[in-house]
Amino acid sequence: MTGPTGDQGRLPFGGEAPEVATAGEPEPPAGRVVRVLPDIAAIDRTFDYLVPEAWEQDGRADLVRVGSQVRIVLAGRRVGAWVVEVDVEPPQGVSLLPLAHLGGLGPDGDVIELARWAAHRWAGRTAALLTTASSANRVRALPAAPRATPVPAGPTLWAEAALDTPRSVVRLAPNSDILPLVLAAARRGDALVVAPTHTMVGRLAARLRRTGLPVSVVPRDWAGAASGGLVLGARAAALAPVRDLAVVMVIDEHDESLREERVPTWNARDVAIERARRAGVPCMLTSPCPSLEALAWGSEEVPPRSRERAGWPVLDVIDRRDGDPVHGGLLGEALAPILRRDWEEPGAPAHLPVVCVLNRRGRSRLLACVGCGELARCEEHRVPLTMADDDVLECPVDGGRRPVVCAECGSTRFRNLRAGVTRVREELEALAGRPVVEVTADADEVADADVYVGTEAVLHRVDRAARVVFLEIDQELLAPRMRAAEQALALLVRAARLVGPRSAGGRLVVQTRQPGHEVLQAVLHADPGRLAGPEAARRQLLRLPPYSAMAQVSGAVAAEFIERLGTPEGIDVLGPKDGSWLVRASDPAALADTLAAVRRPPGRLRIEVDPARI
DNA sequence: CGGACAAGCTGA
DNA sequence: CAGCTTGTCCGG
Repeated sequence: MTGPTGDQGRLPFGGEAPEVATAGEPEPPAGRVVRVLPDIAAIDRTFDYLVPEAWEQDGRADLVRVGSQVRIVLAGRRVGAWVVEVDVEPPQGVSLLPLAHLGGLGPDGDVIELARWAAHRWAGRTAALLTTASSANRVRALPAAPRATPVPAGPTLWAEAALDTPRSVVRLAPNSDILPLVLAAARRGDALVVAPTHTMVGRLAARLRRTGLPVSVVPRDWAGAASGGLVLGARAAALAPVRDLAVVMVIDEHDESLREERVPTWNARDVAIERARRAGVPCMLTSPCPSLEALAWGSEEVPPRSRERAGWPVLDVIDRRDGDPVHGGLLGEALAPILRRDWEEPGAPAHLPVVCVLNRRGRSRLLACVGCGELARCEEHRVPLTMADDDVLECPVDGGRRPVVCAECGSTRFRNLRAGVTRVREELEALAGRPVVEVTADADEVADADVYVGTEAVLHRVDRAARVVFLEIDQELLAPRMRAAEQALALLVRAARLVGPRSAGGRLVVQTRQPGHEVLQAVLHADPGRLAGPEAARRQLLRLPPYSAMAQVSGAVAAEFIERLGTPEGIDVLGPKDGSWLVRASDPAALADTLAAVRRPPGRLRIEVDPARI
């Protein structure tokens, strides 16, 4: 289908005479030309198409805007695409095809630019991010803008003033209410609020709606978000439309759910930060335990000591080095009164369960000294040592070996600390004298019980608890991962919300052989700074993120990619380890530029920027 | 991604 | 040398 030519005053060819067509070819049709990005893996470039003449007649052409979703014929196939530029001057010498089908409206130019930035930052395709930024349903017209609604006045929060500073990190104890701060943000105009989980988004949305505020939850209400008011959602909200962005807020910025697991492994916190920067509006991150990334980015606002303390539960530490280290299984006698609910006062208000967490993540085994109960660990790398075949202790980080001797007491006998969840459930039942229900991540329904046991997934399956008991927190504290300590603290924060603040009797229980560990001290004193300080110093010393930026390169052609990468100035390549390499640069931008400069070899290649487990 | 086409391999 | 496989290139 070719439209008539020369029937419009202006030609979209920059004044070029239409006689550019080669001899024998029809002259190029004059019509609007748009630039589109196809939604096809492995094609990360744009193509130009004509807006069909018929669309100009029936009004469809009005919907061909930046961001609109269309279908195009590309290499003989009909594929989806986004309009990324309108009224472009096409290259000469190519004959343009018309757009094949009109979908609906999509992300605006600013969000498309943001998606491009994110694709570069995390070394992935723009289309992957545009999918996230687009509406799931076809949007042909936006609803009317919501009426201006006065935001209900709330109590003035100590942190509210931080909303007027460009980059704030607000530390809020686990059981603090976020609502007043969100309302304060809404008072400043159209606010974008990103939260880590759909559960939290749903609860917050319901409470906000009760105040009469116009709230759009994305991606469900994409069109509503575009028409104005507060926009709220999980990870994808960072790329959602907002009519007149006034402020950006990320709740629980430390939460790893904000990070996409598939490549590109973009983080909604970092996208939200960039979005606010581009729009020139304030950005606030909140968290009970701010990440080092957040602390390196903005200025931390710390609540008054007494207020922060009030929002954390009490932490009971059961020191497993005490008692009988030889025969002591996973469950110490000290657990008995908790499991039997002996603490429960007669006529206690709510009959909430006791939740036991047994962390089975990672396969690392812990070795405990039979003499003093101390764990065998590498002082240098802060990881548990493993027993090599030839009866020596080995550090999993650098392979360094040492004799089987306890650093504390000189004993040469160690015991393996490991137990399956099933066996532990039986032991718990015996100790509790009542049924204990095992909870797994994929169980359909959780039966009612007084005591539950499961992996950390149990913390997502149970809403409230009288006690949360970490049977084996050392597994988490000493995991050979860069972020192990931060992740352990995040786990304790989650548990803290299940049991509530100390004023409501909230208590956490941990069994540990390292009662002095910074993570436990942080919870004990309700002061996450006790971990963040030393952890920042360690990371800086080792040039680990956020004091550098890393990408993990793996897959069949990883070696080829690394070879092509070479060793540019300021770039370190570490590895290979288990078939994957780490590329390190001074900061994310330098890393992204370096990775983008390498032509990718054909074949399977996975580039994980900001890898989760290193 | 998937089609087009070129270069390389095989068998009568 | 036809007929097939494998690899590389490119799409408006």
